[in-house]
Amino acid sequence: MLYHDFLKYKLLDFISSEILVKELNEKLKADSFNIEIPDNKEFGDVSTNIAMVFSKIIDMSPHVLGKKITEELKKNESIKKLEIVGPGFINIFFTDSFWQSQLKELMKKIDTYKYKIKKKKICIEFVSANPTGLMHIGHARGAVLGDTISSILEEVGHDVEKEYYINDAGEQIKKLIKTIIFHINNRTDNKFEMSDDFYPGDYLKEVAKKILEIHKDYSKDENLIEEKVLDLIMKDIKSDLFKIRVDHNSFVSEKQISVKENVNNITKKLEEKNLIYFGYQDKPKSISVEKWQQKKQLLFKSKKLGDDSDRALLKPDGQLTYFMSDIIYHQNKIDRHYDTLLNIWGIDHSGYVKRLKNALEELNKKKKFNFEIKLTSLVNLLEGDQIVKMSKREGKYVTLRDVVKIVGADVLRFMMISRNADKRIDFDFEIIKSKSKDNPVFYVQYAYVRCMSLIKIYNKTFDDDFNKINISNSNLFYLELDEEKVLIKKLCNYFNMIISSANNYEPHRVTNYLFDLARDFHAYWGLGKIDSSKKIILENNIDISKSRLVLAYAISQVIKKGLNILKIDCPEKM
RNA sequence: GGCCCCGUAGCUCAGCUGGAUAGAGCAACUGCCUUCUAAGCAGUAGGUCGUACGUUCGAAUCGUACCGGGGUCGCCA
Repeated sequence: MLYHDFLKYKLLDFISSEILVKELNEKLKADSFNIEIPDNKEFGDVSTNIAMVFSKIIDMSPHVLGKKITEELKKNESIKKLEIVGPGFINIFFTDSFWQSQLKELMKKIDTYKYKIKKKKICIEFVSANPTGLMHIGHARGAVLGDTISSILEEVGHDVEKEYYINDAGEQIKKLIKTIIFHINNRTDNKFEMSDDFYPGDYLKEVAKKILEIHKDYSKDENLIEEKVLDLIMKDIKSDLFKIRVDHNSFVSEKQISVKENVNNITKKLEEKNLIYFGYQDKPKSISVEKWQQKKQLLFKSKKLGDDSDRALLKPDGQLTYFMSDIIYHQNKIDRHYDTLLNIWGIDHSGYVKRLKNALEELNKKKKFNFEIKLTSLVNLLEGDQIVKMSKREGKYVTLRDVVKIVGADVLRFMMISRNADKRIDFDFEIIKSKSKDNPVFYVQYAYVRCMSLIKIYNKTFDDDFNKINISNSNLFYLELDEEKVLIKKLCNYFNMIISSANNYEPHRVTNYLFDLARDFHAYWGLGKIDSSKKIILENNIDISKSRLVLAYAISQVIKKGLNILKIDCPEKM
């Protein structure tokens, strides 16, 4: 067993059997205390706050409780020293041979490790860009984040549906088709007056051209044109997503779902709960009195539930608002019986979170469902110090496909997830175009490549085949440097890191971990330059070389596994 | 004005869900390429964690108020 599972099991067992904390439920027991690797090695290999946490509950001083716990742990021969210090931390020092065996344990489990989770059926919705044009760079963040979160959730064992909601109904589609038809009828006209009635940009001209080429016969039938246009644009979007390795396995069409039957259904349910009425909305602060026109429409009593204002469900002409169509879509998801609904939205949609949650809670009082919305901050595209201004309305934006062409999927993916979603990302074109060595992706990949080259050198030096070595039988006795222990501990923490990344929907924990691991490995490698006895491959000592190479190999395998989860390439050579 | 997000080293960010002496990467300065690939390593310097109260054994982390930055506020998406 890896140290974390081993200690958790041991400590929980002791707490519940010896000290009898019966009133605590399992979850509280398991989640309430930490087992961590302190940065300061004086605080032990591993440290836990269990005595302080439980002392409150069972009314015993942390030191007295700590004493009882350490008495129990002392029985284990892998532990060479135990201390209760400060306000009641228990610091645990393991023997070197324990950590050596942990490394073997890790290699044994690396592909078969079973995460201790309650398996959930999760629907994660992301991208859902409108099919009215190409995706721009701003879409990339949600796309990569959603895809990576899915990948991590799948890794720990959840059942994940990756869904794309196609907004193929409503005003913007009418405008799109109007634009296409305009282009079809004005093929020779290169000048295109900007107008709010049309979508600007050359892309839609291209689409119109293709429609004419391929579907000449349909060019007068608007419904058919609409069908073909949406088809074409979605194909482009999917192909762009494919290029950054984002693959949804479910596409839901707004048009198909926003049918009368569903609208009536929702309306009826809300009416039964006395949550809707025909009336007038409050004037929003941002609208001037002169511009404000009151119109009667169907409203949701959002104010009653803590919102600023009641919200429109239907437009005055009876068409669905975005809010209504969203309620229908999410109700559809709830009816598909997921344990968790997770949405990745841009931060500019933050105002809609409250009203949608309110509506769904009211509609599903008796049902258990977990609905979470992860908001992503903006991506600023910089050219030197200048922010590249983008405006979809003016048709001025940097497309995703152009950026991928320049930087590649690896760099793009890593950049987009390497910081917390709530932080803004400055995507500096100048740096990225130059494929700078400052790039953290290369740094991590290079650590892997170095490990691979070590294997080659080992094989050549000792005329041996490392791949045929049985690691679980090999002697790791020589792994005794502090730097080696630090690396082993970090490796053994890999699964905990993945779990915390999954539980929090935070892929940046994985990129940070990989970067740290790579840094520690490069430092380990560097030791050999200062002190040649610390080289990983020592020509005159096959045993030490073999031990150290097992460690390097383990590092390479963890890096590879991590990068695979992130869908970032792990080249053998660079 | 309401609501949401953010304030941690000069810059960009971590900080394992409340733990011990707050950490990285850039940038700056000093060393290391007849070397297990320098796409790398070692070292130096840099902090009242926006401010003030509060909660408790213990706060960058939780609460309240304020300050600063951003987002958003019709039937757009």
